[in-house]
Amino acid sequence: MQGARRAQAARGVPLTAKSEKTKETILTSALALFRRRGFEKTTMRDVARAADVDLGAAYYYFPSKESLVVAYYHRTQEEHSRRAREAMAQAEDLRGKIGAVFKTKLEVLQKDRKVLGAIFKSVADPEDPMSLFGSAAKEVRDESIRLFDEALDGADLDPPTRALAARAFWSLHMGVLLYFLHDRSPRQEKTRELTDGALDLAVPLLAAAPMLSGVLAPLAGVLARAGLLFPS
Amino acid sequence: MQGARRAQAARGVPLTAKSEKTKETILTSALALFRRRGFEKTTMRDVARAADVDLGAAYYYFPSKESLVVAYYHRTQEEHSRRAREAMAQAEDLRGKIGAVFKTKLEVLQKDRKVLGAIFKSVADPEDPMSLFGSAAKEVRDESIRLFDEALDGADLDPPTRALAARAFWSLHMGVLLYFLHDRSPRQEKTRELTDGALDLAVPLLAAAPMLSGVLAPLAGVLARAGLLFPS
DNA sequence: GTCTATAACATGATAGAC
DNA sequence: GTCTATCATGTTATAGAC
Repeated sequence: MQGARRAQAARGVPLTAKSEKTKETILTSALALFRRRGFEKTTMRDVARAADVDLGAAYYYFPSKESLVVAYYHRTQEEHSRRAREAMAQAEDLRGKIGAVFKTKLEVLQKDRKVLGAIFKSVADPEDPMSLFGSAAKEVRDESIRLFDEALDGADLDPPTRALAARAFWSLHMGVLLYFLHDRSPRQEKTRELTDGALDLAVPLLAAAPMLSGVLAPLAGVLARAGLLFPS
Repeated sequence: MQGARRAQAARGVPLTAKSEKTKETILTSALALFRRRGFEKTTMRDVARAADVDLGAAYYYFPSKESLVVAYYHRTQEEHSRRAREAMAQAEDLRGKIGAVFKTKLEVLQKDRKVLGAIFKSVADPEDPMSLFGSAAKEVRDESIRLFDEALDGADLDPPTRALAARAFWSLHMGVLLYFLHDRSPRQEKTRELTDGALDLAVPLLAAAPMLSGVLAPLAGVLARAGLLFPS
């Protein structure tokens, strides 16, 4: 397990139709097992067996167990983007648009709370390129932030404040997901209530942003220069 | 590694001076290695070797690698409590007191950023009793929240709002630690700037809390009933 | 009760033969 | 590309010394 030194998210393996199919089979099998039994309790041998390939083949396509999660992460983001934009188009006001991004995210992840845990684990390791905050996930993260930025279209914010607000909502959404992961209420209704409460509180604050620019500007500066937790 | 099923944080082993000493040696050696090489790259065999005991002895005192981190977590909280209260006593106003809790926390953890990562990993697993949000850490977490509650002594808040505010600051402090963990600036100065900015923004909001009680009350209700992310 | 010694197991990961 | 060893490590188990 000195595995902190694996290569990248996924190798450049596609090209032939056959390998593409094998890869897909492995990923699909893995996700099914992760959903059913969780990430930890699913072994790479289980995955290989379910996909009817050898252990070595699984590692050929996915250089680490975590890279399967990264693949899932990409796939999920695509679905969220699609559904969030659909929902935003239906929304009437700012609150509705931002709420739509949150709501669709929870819908997309509803079945995958056990996989979510694996994603959050990576948060802890700054060395890990697969971290949510790391390079391998940058594309996905940027796209995720972009959704919040689009939701802010209706708000009357100057560019830096808007960028800051989008990142703030993204951070809030991370917190909500963490809560979601731990939420044992029936259909994670508590998370929905929490989200509504938090947005009722946060969205009106946007109107006050212009008056707060004295404090916001330096904060935005730090965050921009840091480029880590809140990357551009 | 079906290790999600280990027992508790630490066995009831103390009693004799000798065993106490051995246990202490193991913990100290482990922490030194974690600090130097990080949690992942330190093996239990390394720890045992450094402490000059057998692998079996290490497992005799610490039923899992993670339990070493839990022990560290307890120890660190004690130090933080002491230093935070000292610093709060010196502080003049509300902002100063809350800032003191944040500042001393970063000081205490300055050398231990690599160990921090291991703590955050546990956040992901709701099953894990060692999770930051789990039962094993409840005492430490409650004490940590209590510090923020004490810092709010000067604020004029009704009890439920104050409880909510203390938890909100605790959550913010978790976010700051996550940033801290990733912060590669010289002495993690960025984290300090971020903290100052965030507090300049958040503390004045406390004055507005009474006017916001309409939104805050239901939010507090959800959080109170959830008892998970924001436990009582 | 406090360890040492030793072996073994499950699993993530890798190297090298084919 | 694929499969077969093989490794490293967390963890468990056993036997027994003091």
